[in-house]
Amino acid sequence: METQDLKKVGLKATLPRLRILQLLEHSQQRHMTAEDIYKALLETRDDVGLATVYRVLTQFETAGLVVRHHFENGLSVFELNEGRHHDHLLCIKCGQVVEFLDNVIEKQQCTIAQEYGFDITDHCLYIYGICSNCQIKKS
Amino acid sequence: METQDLKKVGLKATLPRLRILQLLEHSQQRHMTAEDIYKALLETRDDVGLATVYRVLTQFETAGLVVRHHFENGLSVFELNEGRHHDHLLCIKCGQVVEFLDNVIEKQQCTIAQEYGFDITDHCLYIYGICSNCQIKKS
DNA sequence: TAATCAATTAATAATTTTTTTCATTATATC
DNA sequence: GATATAATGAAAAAAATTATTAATTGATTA
Ligand SMILES: [Mn+2]
Ligand SMILES: [Mn+2]
Ligand SMILES: [Zn+2]
Ligand SMILES: [Zn+2]
Repeated sequence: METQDLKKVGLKATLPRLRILQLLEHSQQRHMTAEDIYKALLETRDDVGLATVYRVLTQFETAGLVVRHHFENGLSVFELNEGRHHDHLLCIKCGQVVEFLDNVIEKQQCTIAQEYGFDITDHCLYIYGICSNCQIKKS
Repeated sequence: METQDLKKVGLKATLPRLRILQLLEHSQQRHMTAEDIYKALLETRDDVGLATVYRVLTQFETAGLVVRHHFENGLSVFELNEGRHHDHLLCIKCGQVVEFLDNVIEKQQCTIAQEYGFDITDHCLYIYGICSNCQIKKS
């Protein structure tokens, strides 16, 4: 249960934390801003203060439960960390997000880091474009 | 001259715009926030209001004179667009930024976009790590 | 060169996003 | 269940960015 997930990383299993974690696990959208999460929880009976949403998301990030991104608009976007690193393809028209993992790219990044003497800790690749659906609709 | 660069893209050659463009061209740091630019210009006689810095940078971005990034802290970072696309390696200790261009990665991105039916418009790859200098210093 | 006039600026206010503070409340342990 | 402590919500504050507006500037024209 989510209670265990929280305890495992040293966080008390409070209602707000459980709600947020459950939302991240079950929401339609996988990538959400703090505001998105706040609004989604407002719909429920046990809504959570916005400050708490921010606080909890940062804690979750530190604990490795979520990953934070900055897509092109610059705001923080969070997604559940399910231990499977991946990169993102984003449609600039409709906002669709596609996740992918590509071995050629993953390997090449290590090669590049090595080449410049860097000890690589992390990376993110965002590919922006227009999805097939949005290509059809004439602008 | 910078005056021409501005006129070429349909912008009046005003003093603030010239100062900002010149700074981006000649500053030590290649990647700067609006605040960085604002502070750097405060040192000079012809300083520029912060709101103007933001406004001008956005105009420059639209005009293709600069490129905007969001490194991991999420704030907007700008660099002169010299028409040579590249990606970034960033040291999380000292903030050093290394620019690189890798053909394997560039090609593979097109392949991936194609695979998912996306018409690719742009991309950015940020590799985070610890630079060789920072590896030496014991933490 | 001076007059004109739209475009631009500085200053300020306003917004937006995120963080902090602190009195109150909930959780884990006994 | 009582207790100690950690977490929350509400409000304020901070940080980042954008909008408003009166005054100034730059480009054009006389
Ligand atoms: Mn994802
Ligand atoms: Mn660069
Ligand atoms: Zn789309
Ligand atoms: Zn370094």
